Amino acid sequence: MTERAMPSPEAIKAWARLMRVSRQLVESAEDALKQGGLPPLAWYDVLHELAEAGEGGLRPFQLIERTLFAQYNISRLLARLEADGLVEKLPVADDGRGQTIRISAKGRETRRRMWAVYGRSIAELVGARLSPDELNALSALLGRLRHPPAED
Amino acid sequence: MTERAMPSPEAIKAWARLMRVSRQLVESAEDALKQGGLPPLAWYDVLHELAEAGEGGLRPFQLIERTLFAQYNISRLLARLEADGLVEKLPVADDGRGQTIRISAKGRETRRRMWAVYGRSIAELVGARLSPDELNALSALLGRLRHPPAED
DNA sequence: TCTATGTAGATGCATGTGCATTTATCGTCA
DNA sequence: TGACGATAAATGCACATGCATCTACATAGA
Repeated sequence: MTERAMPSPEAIKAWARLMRVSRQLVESAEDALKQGGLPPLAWYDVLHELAEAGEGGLRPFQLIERTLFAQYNISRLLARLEADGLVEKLPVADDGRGQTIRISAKGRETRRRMWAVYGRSIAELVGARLSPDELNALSALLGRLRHPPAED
Repeated sequence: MTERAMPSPEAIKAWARLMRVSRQLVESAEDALKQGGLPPLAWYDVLHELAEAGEGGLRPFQLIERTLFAQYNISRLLARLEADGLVEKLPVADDGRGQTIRISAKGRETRRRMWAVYGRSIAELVGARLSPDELNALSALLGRLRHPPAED
């Protein structure tokens, strides 16, 4: 019985590219935001989720589920967002432990301005380099690496 | 003249998947290393480059070129690696400012033990989920996103 | 009802990161 | 040679992150 735990050369190469490219792309996008005097990507992720959630807002633990942030990370990120007036923390009626986070008008505005820059980065870094078919192929392959794997 | 700066839905989806999957995979690999009582991935990257460089070692600025770490990051990472006895800092003859970093026997051993865990993560997370052809397709697509784009 | 266990979220402390600046040396050109 | 800008690497300081723990409330079970 031979040991088959080690990855194939193809797997190693795909992994290495994935690591390198993703770091490069994040860095580019972060740079663009910084350049525009805007908050970091992490803020966008949270504001985006909250904007999608609408007036009902989201509980912090729901943000943890939707994003990949750790609990303490969300806790502090929300504190900063609140300090900047981008979100509001509301007590929740039927659970005295919890709170509901709702995006504010200023938060929506900040998100909009971030998207102007972030979206352009995505368009340049990804949209301009691969055709729509290739982008779909990439999404499909990445979806299979997700945990749990994506359906489509 | 319409504004065409914003990304297509295909680009957005590919970007989102790339961000999410890469963070998930990094986290899984980091967890596995931590689980095994081993240093974080960043240490592996540096030890790997140094091991490939052989006895000649590498200058810190060469590590910066090969990896995606910032200068101050490399400086401190090397300080930690040296403190742990995994690398040696040697003065370089023809440049009094610089130093050459060489991996030690202990460093090679640590790298080997890290690879046993890291390699298994790659095999499980990537190698087991896509066929060799799919892995090659993924590598090719990611290569086109690299800056500068990969040849192969 | 009282107690134990579980879950939501915050926080103290150690460590890591980002930014700007510093120190030391190099190379060039007057 | 001496002055000056460029490059190699380190570091002070502010801020962010990870880990463990803590507080507060909720739920279930005796």
